Amino acid sequence: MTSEPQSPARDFIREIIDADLQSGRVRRVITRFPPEPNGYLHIGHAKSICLNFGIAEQYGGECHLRFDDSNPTTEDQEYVEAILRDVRWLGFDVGDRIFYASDYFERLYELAESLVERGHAYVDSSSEEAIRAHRGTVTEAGTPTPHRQRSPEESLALLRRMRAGEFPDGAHVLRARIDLASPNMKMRDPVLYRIRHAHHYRTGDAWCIYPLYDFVHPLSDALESISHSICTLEFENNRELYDWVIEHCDLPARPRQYEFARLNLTYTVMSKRKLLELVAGKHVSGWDDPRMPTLAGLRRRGVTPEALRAFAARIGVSKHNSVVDVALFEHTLREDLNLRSPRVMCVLEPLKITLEDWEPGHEETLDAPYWPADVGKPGSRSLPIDRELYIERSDFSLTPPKGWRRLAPGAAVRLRHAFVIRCERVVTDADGNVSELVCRREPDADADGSKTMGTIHWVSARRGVPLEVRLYDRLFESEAPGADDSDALADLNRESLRRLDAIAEPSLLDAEAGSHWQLERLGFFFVDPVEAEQGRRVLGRVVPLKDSWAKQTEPARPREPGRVKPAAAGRAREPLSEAARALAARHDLSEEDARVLAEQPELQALLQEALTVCQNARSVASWLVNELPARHRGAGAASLPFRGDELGRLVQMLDQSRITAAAAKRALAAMLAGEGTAEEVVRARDLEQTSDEGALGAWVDATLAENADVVARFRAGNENVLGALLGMVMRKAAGKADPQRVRALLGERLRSG
RNA sequence: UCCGGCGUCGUCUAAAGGCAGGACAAGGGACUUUGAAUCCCUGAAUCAUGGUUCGAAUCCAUGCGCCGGAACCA
Repeated sequence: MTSEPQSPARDFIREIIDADLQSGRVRRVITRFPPEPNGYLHIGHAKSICLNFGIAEQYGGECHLRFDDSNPTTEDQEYVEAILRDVRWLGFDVGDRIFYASDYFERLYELAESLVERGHAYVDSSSEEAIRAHRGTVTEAGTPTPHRQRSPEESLALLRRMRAGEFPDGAHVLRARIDLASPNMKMRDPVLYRIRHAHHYRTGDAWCIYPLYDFVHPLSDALESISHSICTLEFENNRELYDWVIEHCDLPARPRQYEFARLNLTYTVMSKRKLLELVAGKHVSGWDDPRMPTLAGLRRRGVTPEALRAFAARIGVSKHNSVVDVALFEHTLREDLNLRSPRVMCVLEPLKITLEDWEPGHEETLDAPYWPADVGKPGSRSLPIDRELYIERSDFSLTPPKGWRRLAPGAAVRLRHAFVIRCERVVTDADGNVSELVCRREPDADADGSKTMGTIHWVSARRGVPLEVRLYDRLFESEAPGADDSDALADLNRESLRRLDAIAEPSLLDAEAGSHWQLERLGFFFVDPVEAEQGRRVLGRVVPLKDSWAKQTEPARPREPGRVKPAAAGRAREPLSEAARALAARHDLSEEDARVLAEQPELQALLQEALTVCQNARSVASWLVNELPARHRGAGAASLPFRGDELGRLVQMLDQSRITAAAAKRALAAMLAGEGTAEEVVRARDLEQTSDEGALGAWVDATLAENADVVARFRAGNENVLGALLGMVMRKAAGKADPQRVRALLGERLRSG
């Protein structure tokens, strides 16, 4: 209904999935959302849920909700239920696709035994500290503990006794035998199982050894035939281990892990630990405090699942570490709430006014529409009005600033849904504070016909009803609370909650728990469902209205300085190495190319081979360095489907102007795809440069004719589009045209026509 | 310091060698019985330096910056 994405989102993960589907690597897309049941879900999880369930929906696959519950000491059924509630509330049907890693414990254990049997894992009886010490540091390799030598038989026996409960916590662990010298610390014989004599909320006391994440996760994925295991960036280092585990176990499927950037929002915290601090320290009323970024909090705040999903779609998915401006979230919220919130009036901080020309005791009833014209929904309520009213204290000023459109001594203002009044007298109390205004009704327009611009909200003093209103603000004062290792709590916004005894129009008496309202000029509000359970009617503000007046008046929520752009750092380059200098001298190479070739013997070998057929070493080197890697991504020279001499032949053709550089690139791509020798590829694809001036002209004319709009832009002064037109001609010519001649021709036609 | 990842308007995100686009935020205007909504307009970016190319945000090199990694947590 509201702002769902129009077309399915495109992001790098979906591109990978498209490619996998097309190549046939994957037939059915299965994703998973794997929360650990040890805390509450927050808006960052919502991003992940929308991604995983959204992909499943979009590709006609499925998404498993899997509880990653392999740590008995922190997990609890309470969290399982809260998570389930949150996911369903977000609008995703988990159906019967609810899984528990703990259901796989037996199978996992079998796989662990088989790893031990094949020598890929061993039982280490060192202390935790010793293992840590032997792991080395990021710059120094680890060293084996004495137990790394243990035979499979011995380890297996120990592992079985571990399972049987013969040892106390910490006596032994099961470790993978991988590589203690790996530059990736995760690969330095990671621990797979530890002993924990602890009660698990699901498996009870059936186990006293529990597997660790890096073992559980890939295997759970494989057991469930997950096709794409999507996690956040901090697991990038775990992927190598993920792949190792899958390769070394006998599994029915081969899932792959991809990482995306988790959501960060300005003025809030997202980590479980910090959230827990807020709750435990009683800085908020609980996990569902409306100021919390938890789904429970947002739900109670009055944020709708639709708005959350629209937000997730809007922020996109990438690998950039990013912080989304909370203003974007608020915008999405307003967009959603605008269409579902009837408008009513409520005065937060009342100032009494008396209409001196209104007969005392007389009351009238106005019929006021719930919706503004542009929303255009039907429905209205009656609004009582009489001699004494309340208006917002902030809608009156004794000394109005320039541009003030509200009440002031002698000024006129329109009462929403009623009439225009003018302030005749100001009554002050003993302390000199304004205590009341005396006003008179006025005709709709001034004598000169100009309409009264300002409109304020009001409530009948006699018929208004008292109501508790809560105004929420961001929990933290700074954009990045707790940045640079400071304590986030120090940034806490002491005024993030204001409770007000407001006076509302009587129709609000019927407001149901969990209903949305717009209090005109104040914001979107939600009848707090948790308070309602206790029999209290509390209206909490979901988000204020945009207020361009306030922005003018107090343009100051101090904006923190943006990221500092790294300084231009032109440090002197390393001098050419001896080898590179020799190489450059021998073949007359550019310094740049020599530098690269000097460090890559396999490229040098290719160069030597190429030189047997092509004398232009400079050209060959340039192709070796600049073009080959771009088209032969990731793979080394060894996996090339052709030898250096073939590259030499290609460069030779280019050198002799038989083909253009564009054609040579196409040819190279074809050769890399194994389509044949340089000669074969050029012939098969008809890549020889055309010398036919007429053909060139025809391509140019056709392109110009087909792209009148682009031509118009060029003539309007956008010379950049010449490149675009050139590109189109080149494509039409399939690379056979000389770009410089095309450019000249293009310029000629464009300027003469 | 080693390994991995990432550098595009203030923010988020597009552009698969060819017109650097969109949204939020900002500024201005129109309209207005919400200083809302809506509509229009403006300003605003490819980390730096070299190289390859007719043409580079995109390919190559070097440098710089930011994030993550040495739990028997996930």
